[in-house]
Amino acid sequence: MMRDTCDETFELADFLPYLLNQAAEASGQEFQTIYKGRYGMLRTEWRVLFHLGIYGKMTAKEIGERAAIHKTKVSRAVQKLASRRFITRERHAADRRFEYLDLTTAGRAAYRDLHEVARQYDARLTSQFSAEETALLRVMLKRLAGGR
Amino acid sequence: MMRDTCDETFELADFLPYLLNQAAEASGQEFQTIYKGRYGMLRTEWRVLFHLGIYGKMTAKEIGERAAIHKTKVSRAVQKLASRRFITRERHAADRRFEYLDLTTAGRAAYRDLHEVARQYDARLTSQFSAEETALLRVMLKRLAGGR
DNA sequence: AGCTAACAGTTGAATTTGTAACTAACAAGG
DNA sequence: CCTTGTTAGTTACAAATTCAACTGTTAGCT
Repeated sequence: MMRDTCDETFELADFLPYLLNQAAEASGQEFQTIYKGRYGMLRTEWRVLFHLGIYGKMTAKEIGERAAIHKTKVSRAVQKLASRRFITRERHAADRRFEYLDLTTAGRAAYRDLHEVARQYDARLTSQFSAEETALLRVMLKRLAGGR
Repeated sequence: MMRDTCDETFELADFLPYLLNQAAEASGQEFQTIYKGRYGMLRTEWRVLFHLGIYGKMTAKEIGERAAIHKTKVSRAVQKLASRRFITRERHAADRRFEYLDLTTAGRAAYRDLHEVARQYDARLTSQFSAEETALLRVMLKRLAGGR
């Protein structure tokens, strides 16, 4: 008699959301220690930094939409980054609801540093796969990430 | 002149840890609303439930090791599951430091329900890819998840 | 102009998580 | 026995996250 506690047909480790989470946690760990150790940043903070570094000046709302981060999280990350002089905040003259964010010189330096670390780290992660495999992985992950 | 704010060679959306995180968040969202809505469970709680449901009776430490969850998180999940009569806790007679956890009838029912939901959800997620693609994705994710 | 609704962003209280110190139980050497 | 060290699990406190309500600003309608 089969007990369902011995069910082998659906392993937890095959459940895609679980597997994705494990892979995300594991792969993010090492990078986290770097941005945390060097700049005392939280995850949302380096994300905001990268958004500004890669795409240039934009509002908090835009960052939140692109990265699917809740606005309160963005707001607090922006406050911390601004208080540490990594970013500037500038009210839009025509519509004062908008606040445009941009990197300071220090912010740009931090971004460049972390960007290089990220690039190398990414290269090391993907080096264990073939170029085709990596490309397919990225496509599939983007698809799973959906509208984000 | 190229500003690095216009750097197209390393998109944020190509950084594997970021991409993995986005995919994990997006894919976990829908399942979360189910276990949260039906049973008021948190992520760690359904994971503990699934570990016991799939692999059978085991200790909190074992669960933590298998799923790479910190022991305090497991401890609190176990307390909540036990208080809601989803699991039983039984001290090991020979070594009273160990506490063996197992599902109650209600726990097993919840597990079976969520298990079925998970299976269907997983099937829907993977249905957008070919069988070969899905298999490769799982292999790669397991590799990225590392020892976990 | 004046009213209402929508929007960008912030704040405060309640939940949840992380860190470190803790209890209780056992093991091994003296 | 009686230290000393280790292990399983808990708890206390600080940090981070979530949710809801909030401010200040603009747009649209009348």
